[in-house]
Amino acid sequence: MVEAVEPVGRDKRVARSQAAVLAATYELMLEGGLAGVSVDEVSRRCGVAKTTIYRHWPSRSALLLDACSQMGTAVPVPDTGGLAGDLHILVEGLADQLRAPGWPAILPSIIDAAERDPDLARAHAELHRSLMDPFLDAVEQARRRGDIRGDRDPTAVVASLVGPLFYRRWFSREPLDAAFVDQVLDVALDVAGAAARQGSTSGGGARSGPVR
Amino acid sequence: MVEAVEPVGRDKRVARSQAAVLAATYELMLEGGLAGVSVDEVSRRCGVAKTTIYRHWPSRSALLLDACSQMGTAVPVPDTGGLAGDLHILVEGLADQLRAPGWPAILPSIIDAAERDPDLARAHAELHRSLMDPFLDAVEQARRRGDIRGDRDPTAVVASLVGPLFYRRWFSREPLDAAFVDQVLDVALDVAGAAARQGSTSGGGARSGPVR
DNA sequence: CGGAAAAACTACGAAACCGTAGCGTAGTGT
DNA sequence: ACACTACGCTACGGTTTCGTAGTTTTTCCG
Repeated sequence: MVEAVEPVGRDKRVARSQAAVLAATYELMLEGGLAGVSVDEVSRRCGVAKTTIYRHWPSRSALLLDACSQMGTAVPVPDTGGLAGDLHILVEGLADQLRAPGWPAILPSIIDAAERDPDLARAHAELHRSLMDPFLDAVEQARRRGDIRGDRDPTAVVASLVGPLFYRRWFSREPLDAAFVDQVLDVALDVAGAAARQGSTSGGGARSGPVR
Repeated sequence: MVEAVEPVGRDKRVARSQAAVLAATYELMLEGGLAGVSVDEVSRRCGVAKTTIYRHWPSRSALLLDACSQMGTAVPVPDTGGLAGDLHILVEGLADQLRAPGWPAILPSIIDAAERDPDLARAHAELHRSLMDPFLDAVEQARRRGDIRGDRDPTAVVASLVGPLFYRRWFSREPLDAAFVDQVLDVALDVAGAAARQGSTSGGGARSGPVR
């Protein structure tokens, strides 16, 4: 939206203002969700005048949309050579994110809003893509290698991986401990197709030990 | 909260008012989530004076809390005699609920609010219990029968069942079609423990047919 | 039918919010 | 050095909201 790239000799002031505003907006989203963000409070908190905010964003909605769009964290796609290793890294990373404060406090708000606002729905779709693409890539790559049953829908495999984690964090609110993550991984690998497993079906948490 | 039981000769008027208010509140929650409910609008919509609303609920929060607490739908626990049959019925029922309008539009809002408001967190916990208890019952019953591996945590099994459904509905927003539901069921039964399966590991969707 | 309880109505006060306008000031790029 | 632009500040208008008070009207119960 804001072309930050390009050495067009952009004014430093706008960059500083925009950064400060976005930071404060993010901070307020952490505390109160999307509904907890008011332009007045953003202005108050970051020291940027309200008029300046409206100079850069046409409306409060646009500001929120912009802030949400910048939440995508580029997750590096691992490549351990095997599906199990890749997924282990990805799932552990996701679990860490879910245990930390941060977007666990924001995502529900975005999802709620996306249920009604089409613009936010688009933003959520992109955010979701950026979060889940690594998983999908790993699964599809394994599928091409033949490590996964061909009749499994890759998106469904991903769902069986991350769904339980999300459920655990937001719906059941039970602890997201290592045993749970291990079990999810174990299950998903079973699902995926058994071709890649080496007799791990019997020992549930056994795999988690060495990998750590 | 409101003791509706008791033949204390309750006044009809209060019953009518409370019912109308709660209905309008629910309706507004459907349209705009928790944030979309204002006492003024509730009053406007159901024809009950605002002062009357405040006579029955001390604050807007209390009204929302009450409305949320009454969302629990008593799901009958099926008993087909087998884990597969029970789960099939339960999961299909859940998928139907997720496809319909109704609490798919409200739950994200509750979850978002529960992230910050302890009272709503409690309400959400109870709501969650009422929704998930049938699943947990089915799984634990199967476990007692020995149809499930003993080293599986029942709550994790439930998570592997319903997590993907929730994920699909709210996070990925991909269609919640029959094939997906079948695959989830298939997976979860594998997870649960293999004791109950009869060589179905090879045939993915095959199981869903006979069970019906 | 009559007393009592509940509800409706009107009005209010205080706060928060969005978005805009005008004007003086300070910083930037050339 | 200078013109330009962004910024801060103050102030406003309009709307929405929460919650309360006082008064009158309707409705129920015995």
